[in-house]
Amino acid sequence: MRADARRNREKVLKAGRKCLADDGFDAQMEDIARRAKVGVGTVYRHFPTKDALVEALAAERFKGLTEKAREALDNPDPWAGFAEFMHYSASVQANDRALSEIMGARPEVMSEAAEESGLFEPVSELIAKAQKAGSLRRDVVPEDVPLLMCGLARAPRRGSKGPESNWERYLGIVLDGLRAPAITKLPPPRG
Amino acid sequence: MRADARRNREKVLKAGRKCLADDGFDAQMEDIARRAKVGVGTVYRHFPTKDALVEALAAERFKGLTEKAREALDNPDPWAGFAEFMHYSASVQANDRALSEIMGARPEVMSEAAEESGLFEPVSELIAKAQKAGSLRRDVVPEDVPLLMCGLARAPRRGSKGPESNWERYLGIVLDGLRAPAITKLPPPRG
DNA sequence: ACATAATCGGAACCTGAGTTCCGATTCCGG
DNA sequence: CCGGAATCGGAACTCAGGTTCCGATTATGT
Repeated sequence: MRADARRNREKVLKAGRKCLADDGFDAQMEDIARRAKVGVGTVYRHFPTKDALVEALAAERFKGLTEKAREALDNPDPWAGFAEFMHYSASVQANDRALSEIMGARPEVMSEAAEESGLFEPVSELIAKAQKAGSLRRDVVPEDVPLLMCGLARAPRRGSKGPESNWERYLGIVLDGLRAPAITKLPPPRG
Repeated sequence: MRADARRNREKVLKAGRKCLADDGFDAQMEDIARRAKVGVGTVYRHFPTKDALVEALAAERFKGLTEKAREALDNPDPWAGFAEFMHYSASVQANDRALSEIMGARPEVMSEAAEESGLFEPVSELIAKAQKAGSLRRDVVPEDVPLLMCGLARAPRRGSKGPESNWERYLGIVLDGLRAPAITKLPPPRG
């Protein structure tokens, strides 16, 4: 691949990260091109479609999540490890509108990216460890995490400017709801 | 107003409820017209704009919420009253995609509808009562309710068919997170 | 029943945003 | 340094979906 091509590809990715984080899926290809100081044609040469670009960037983010989940497994306190991962996930989503939209409204994209990045396994372990330690309620399953995450990411975005959001309040409440012992009985998971 | 006009208005509202509940804001005016067995022109005579229709229907829903909140105040058990309201709100949103989108992504519309319907007052009372009774954590404020609600409504919609959703699991977790005593300390609310 | 005016229906219009296309430009091997 | 191929840029195209418009239709007062 020619040198300028690779350079432009990077510029597109960088611009895409910023625009998608700010405006979510509504971000416009022209804006991305402009920010990358590149023509739209160039964007399309590297990513045949807007979806393709979005998915490529989503994959990046999921890789980051997986890494963080593995890292959190090293935390000697199982509950702290679990909470650490939840906090990281929430903050990532709070700063990336596109990611939270995918979590909330594109199950296919999400489950594929999760698959690809191997996110499921370390998250399951985090949960199992915390449950075994008696700090996480017994009736949560790994599938609940995206469920909770999605809410975490979406709720906060009142208006759209800056990270003046309440996601940390939200996370605090959810974390307390996840602690053992459970009080409210949950219906069995479906899906 | 002529008799047929009023009749058509009702048909449009009914069709709008159904289409918006199913497809959210993406519902198309043509679909609504078709379902109402009416031309698009007729829809536009009654509601000058898609937004106007959406807002009219949102107002309906908020009226229902307000009513339910007042009703829940009669519950002799303050916590049960609060939970009853939360459960009702969540189920309404789980069955109305447009409503949950408004809650999640249109603060202006939401706060206006909430204002209009007088929702804030009974909700504040519900919270105050449950806190006084010692069953609801002290650090929640009325503004947290939409925050939580939004998540409740959004997370569940994996795929888009039917109410095969997990919102009740979600609600159960959040309710436990709202119980006193709080463990995780929340940052102060902003906004 | 008739005149009049409101209402209806849906084709046509307009706008915004994703995508395509191709002449101009830039890179790289000989 | 040159030729040709890969890459670039952005004007033009396309299509979807909200909105407008107006001749046809239907309700209401006399």
